[in-house]
Amino acid sequence: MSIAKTYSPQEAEDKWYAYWLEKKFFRSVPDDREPYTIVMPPPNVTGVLHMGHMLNNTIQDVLIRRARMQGKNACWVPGTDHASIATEAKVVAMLKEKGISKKDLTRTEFLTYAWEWKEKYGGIILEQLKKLGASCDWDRTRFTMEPDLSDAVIDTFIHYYKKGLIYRGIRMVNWDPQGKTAVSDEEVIRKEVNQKLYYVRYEVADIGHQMADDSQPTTHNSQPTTDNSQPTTGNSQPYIVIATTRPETIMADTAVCINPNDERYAWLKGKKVLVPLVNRVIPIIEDEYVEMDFGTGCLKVTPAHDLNDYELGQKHQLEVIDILNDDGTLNEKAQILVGEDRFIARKKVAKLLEETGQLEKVEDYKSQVGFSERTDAAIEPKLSMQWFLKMEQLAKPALDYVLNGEVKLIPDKFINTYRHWMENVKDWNISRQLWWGQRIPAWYNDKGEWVVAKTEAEARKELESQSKSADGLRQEEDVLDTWFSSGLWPISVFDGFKDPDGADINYYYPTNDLVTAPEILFFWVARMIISGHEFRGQAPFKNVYLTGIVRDKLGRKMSKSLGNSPDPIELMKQYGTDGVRVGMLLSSPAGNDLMFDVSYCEQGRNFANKIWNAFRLLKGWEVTDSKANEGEKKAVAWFANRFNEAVLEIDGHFAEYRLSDALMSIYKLVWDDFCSWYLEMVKPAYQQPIPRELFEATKDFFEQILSLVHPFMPFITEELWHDELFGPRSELDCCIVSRYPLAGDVDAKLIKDFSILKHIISEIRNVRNSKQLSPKEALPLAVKRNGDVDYSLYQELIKKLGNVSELQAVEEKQTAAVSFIVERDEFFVSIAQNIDIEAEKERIEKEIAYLVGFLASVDKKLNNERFVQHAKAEIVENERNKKADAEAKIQMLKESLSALAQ
RNA sequence: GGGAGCUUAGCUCAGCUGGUUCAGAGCAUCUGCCUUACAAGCAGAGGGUCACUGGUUCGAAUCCAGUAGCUCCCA
Repeated sequence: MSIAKTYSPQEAEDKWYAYWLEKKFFRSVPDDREPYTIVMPPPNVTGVLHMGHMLNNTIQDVLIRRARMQGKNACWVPGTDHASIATEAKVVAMLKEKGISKKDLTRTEFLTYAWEWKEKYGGIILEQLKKLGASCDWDRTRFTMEPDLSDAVIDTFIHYYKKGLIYRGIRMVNWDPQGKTAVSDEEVIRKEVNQKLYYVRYEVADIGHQMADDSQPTTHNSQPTTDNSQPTTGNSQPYIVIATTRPETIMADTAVCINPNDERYAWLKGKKVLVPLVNRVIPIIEDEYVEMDFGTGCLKVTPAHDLNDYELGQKHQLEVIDILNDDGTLNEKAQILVGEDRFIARKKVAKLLEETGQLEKVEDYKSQVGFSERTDAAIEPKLSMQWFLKMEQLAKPALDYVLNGEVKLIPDKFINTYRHWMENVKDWNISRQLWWGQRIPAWYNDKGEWVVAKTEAEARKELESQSKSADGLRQEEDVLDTWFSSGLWPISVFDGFKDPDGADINYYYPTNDLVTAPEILFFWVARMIISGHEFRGQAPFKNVYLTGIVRDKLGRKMSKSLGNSPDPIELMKQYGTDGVRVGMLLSSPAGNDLMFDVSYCEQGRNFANKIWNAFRLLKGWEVTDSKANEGEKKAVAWFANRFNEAVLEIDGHFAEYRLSDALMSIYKLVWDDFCSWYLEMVKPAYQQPIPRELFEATKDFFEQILSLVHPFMPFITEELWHDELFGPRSELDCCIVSRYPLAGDVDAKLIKDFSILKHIISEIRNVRNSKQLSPKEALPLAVKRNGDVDYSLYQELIKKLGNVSELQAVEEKQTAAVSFIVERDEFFVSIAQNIDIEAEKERIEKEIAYLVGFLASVDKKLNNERFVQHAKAEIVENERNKKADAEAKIQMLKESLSALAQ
């Protein structure tokens, strides 16, 4: 039965994925085998598959499939995280469409909607992962907000609280006015934005007697507008000019800061100025923090609305005036424009300033502004009451795991980055002002006194024991940061909190490899290591493989807004899943960003097609009982050795997590060694049968290749594995669980002989090509042997692949022939047409010239006494060999030249 | 502003502690082929001052210093 000319992936993919599921090949339960475990970085439950996931999960799948085939008990745990803010935003949007506002719902009602949404739309991404062939144990799918995992989170909070590591405090946080919650630094995306720099006049309150004689206040007209080197008077009052991008915050100003070294402002020291529009009196303070060159060198200080200003405010004990509501509108403390949105207020303030003559000028200005990753609202630095986890003490052991190599980061350049962060760690803001998430287990009475307890009953008891009232008992409104639960992931997915001595956690923990993105090295990886140490006394994994960012071929990060990201699902439809997997990995060394281009997928698809067609060749063969010839037997022996050599190489690459190199080794083994050389060697002439022993050997090779390729290209390999060519298979005899090839011994001499052989054949083909002879034309070849290769062993192969009519051993040079040298042997190809003696001479002379140059450089080294003295003996020896080699070749070529001259 | 990293062929990248003919691979390009497994292919070929400058060394893509350009992280 013949098969199609090209491989069509779609059908094979659906069929085999379903089969694998049905036969439970992905399922893992503890047994006495060695475990190999990966926990999937849980994607956001609202997420859809993008190229980053595609890369990340393909890598995990390659690792897990290989381990499974190596006989390990491979367990890949999938799941999603609840993504507080993203999910809440989705649910709020959904409710809005239904005409429901979150404000009108109770917490319980809202959460009911949220769970409904999650059940209905959440976790699409897990279904999409199946398309790429992910061989996860789906029975183990977890979700960070399911009861057991939530319990783990609450218990962990209480655990840390009891250790005195959790506290409340007012801090400057990244506030998302649209999501109305604090967000973490990694959820803030900085973008360069075109803004305006407003130059605003602040009147000096008391200029009075301090004026020196020679520094009279000058009039507005006589000075450059932004030169504050001397007091400037407008309508008679002196003023200074301050540049700001945020005029709407001036009502919250509590000081103006100058650099103490700035002579231009020496006269200002100790004075006070008036805040424009509201005329509040604020002091001039001095701090070297102010850059004299930036703007006017005068800085307005707004502690409530800027992180740096806040720190400055702390240092100088300034008042903090917060003029913004949670939704980004101005509150009554602003005194003016109360209720206006901050951006509208900005324009209105500018207008008011202009009307009062206090707006000096406006310039265009580019600056970095933070935006919420989830809602895209401009982040507002905001002071608020938050919960914090003290990090310093926790970070120390987590750093040590990495520094002493118990946890390996791959590539290791990230160790520095990790160290830098862990040594400068700041306390972690763990509270979020949301409903979707684990609610902080803190309880307040009506006096605002509070305790931490898992349940309301325990809270009452606790208050009682502290002789405090439990009247008006209510739970903290905030939930915990999602990372707080994903930080427990490698333990909680194995029920390590609920059942700390359970079979699962004892067997699977610590896991082997974690595959994730470098940007969450701190936010997630570090926190998992912290939790692992805290609760299990062991790091949660041994290796962390950090993938690069998928970029487009212009080097831009792939993003929805740029529209430069292909849909992986579409790509898989177009090129086949195996093709896309290969495409992604071909261009992706560990830790390097990946400049993705669909041409890689095309290459992957072509590779799949190559395998498919190699198979078609085998399948078409008729088998005979006649014997294989010596050359063919050699070919089999060679490929067996070459295969072993490649497996060794591939194992080496895997040991270093160099997946793209491993894949490239496989690619070359299959395409070059197997298809271009081996198959051509054993392939029978058209419509001729193949000797049985050759057929069987080739079939075995093919089967082994399928196993070797399987982790990268699971579908096509499984499809071919089940072809009737391989005879009947039992229902569990599948490529996915076939034995991964083990490297055997390598016969170096045989490998070397074949590389010479390949070289000879290339030379013959080259002769044909350059003389414009048809490949169909058989040519006679003569060899004048000087080396130790026994060509009689290989004559059938040379004849077949080189299309050589006869192979003759000679003692003398042949003149009417094209010659070439391989190693130390000379070869002569007689061609029917006359040899162009001049061209031939020229070619040989060129070769001699090169060798003479080469010899000169070798001689130079050898004649240098210092080289001979200093260099290692083997290196000197090597140079001597090179010299002898070159001299011998030159000799041969010179002889050929003189033979041609006759 | 502080820290980390990168710069090798048209593109994407290898090149470990300096020394095999060390300047490589894949893709792309060019030439010739529809040779019944594969044109998603076959057989060949061309292509690089290893960013720049200096230093160490018998010897530098590799080590050191400086310069330029790019990227990321932190502030």
